[in-house]
Amino acid sequence: MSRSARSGTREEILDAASWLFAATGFKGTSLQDIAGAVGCSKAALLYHFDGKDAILAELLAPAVEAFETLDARLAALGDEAVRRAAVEGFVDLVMRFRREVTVLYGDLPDLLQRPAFAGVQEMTDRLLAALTGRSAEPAARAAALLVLGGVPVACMEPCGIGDDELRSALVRSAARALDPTGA
Amino acid sequence: MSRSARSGTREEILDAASWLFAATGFKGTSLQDIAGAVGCSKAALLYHFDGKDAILAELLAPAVEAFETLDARLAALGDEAVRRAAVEGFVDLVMRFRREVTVLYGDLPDLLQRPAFAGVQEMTDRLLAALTGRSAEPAARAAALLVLGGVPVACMEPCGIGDDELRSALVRSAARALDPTGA
DNA sequence: GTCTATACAATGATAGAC
DNA sequence: GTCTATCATTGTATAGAC
Repeated sequence: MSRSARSGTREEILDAASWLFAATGFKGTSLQDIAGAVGCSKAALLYHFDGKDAILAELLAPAVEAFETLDARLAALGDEAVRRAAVEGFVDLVMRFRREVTVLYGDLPDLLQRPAFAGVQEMTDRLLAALTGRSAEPAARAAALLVLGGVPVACMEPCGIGDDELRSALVRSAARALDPTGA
Repeated sequence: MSRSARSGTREEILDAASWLFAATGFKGTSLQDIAGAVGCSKAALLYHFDGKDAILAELLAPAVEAFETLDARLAALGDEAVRRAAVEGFVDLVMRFRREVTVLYGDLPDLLQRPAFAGVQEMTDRLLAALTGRSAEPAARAAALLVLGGVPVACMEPCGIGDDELRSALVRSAARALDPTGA
């Protein structure tokens, strides 16, 4: 049945897409999935938006805008104050836009659930426990997650630094992040 | 591996797929892209492999195996030694299998290059500089990358901890990781 | 055993009817 | 303005040539 044309369809699309992107990833969500959740046709989506990318862009616009605000704020600070402000501002930004960040990182859990990775999730959980020294404290777990997510990113980026130097820098920095007796 | 060493097509496929997956992501690489790089047909790929997932599985198998080795080694350690071993073992693992890790995280750079994120890359570079206190030291940059990659991961994982507690734990841990005067 | 040829359902996207 | 009809491309599957 052709459903009556409504003007609230745009918001419905954004809402459904936000949920689906976070749950199954951007590439893992088809226009038909979104259309099915909204209750309209695939082509109807493409009337309201210029494509799948446009839906993503509109969903992430507030997060990008907040990032721009932080960027401008940091630019006005001196070298000694900028680091503390950057740490707190970045943490705040990510926590405030958790849903959007989940969309950005959403394709990784998708990959990890493939048969090729049977057991990897469990090993990762044990690695997390090891990184905390098998502590059950939430703060220790948070630090371990920071290391777990940060080391691969640091290794992927080409940073004009030798492998040995990068390795020792990461080991030292990660050890400090995990140190419960630290500052 | 291959009993009839008449053709090295299998290895050529793995080599091309490894390069393409790292460059454009898993979902962003089509079988036709791989076939084109190898110089064979799409169907020829599917003779050698049971599908796109099977190519990925074989590419990542050595990394998964090394992870299993680390997992077993950590299981034999006591609580006080396990953390240091986990840190070093994890860093070593990720650095040794950089290419494979890049494949796993490969869909994120793909997303970041969309028009929706014009300027985000530059802001991220400035955020990195801020996290180092605008220092040019490679070790400081490595620590900043660790924080940049780790905070989102820590925020995405449900860890049964209040938002305020998680925030302060992350701010403290990230500050320690970035502290150049630390241990 | 290795591969070409062909067909298939589902995807993102477009043109044009109403 | 909204949606039907259609398109090229994707991953996958089968048949059969050498």
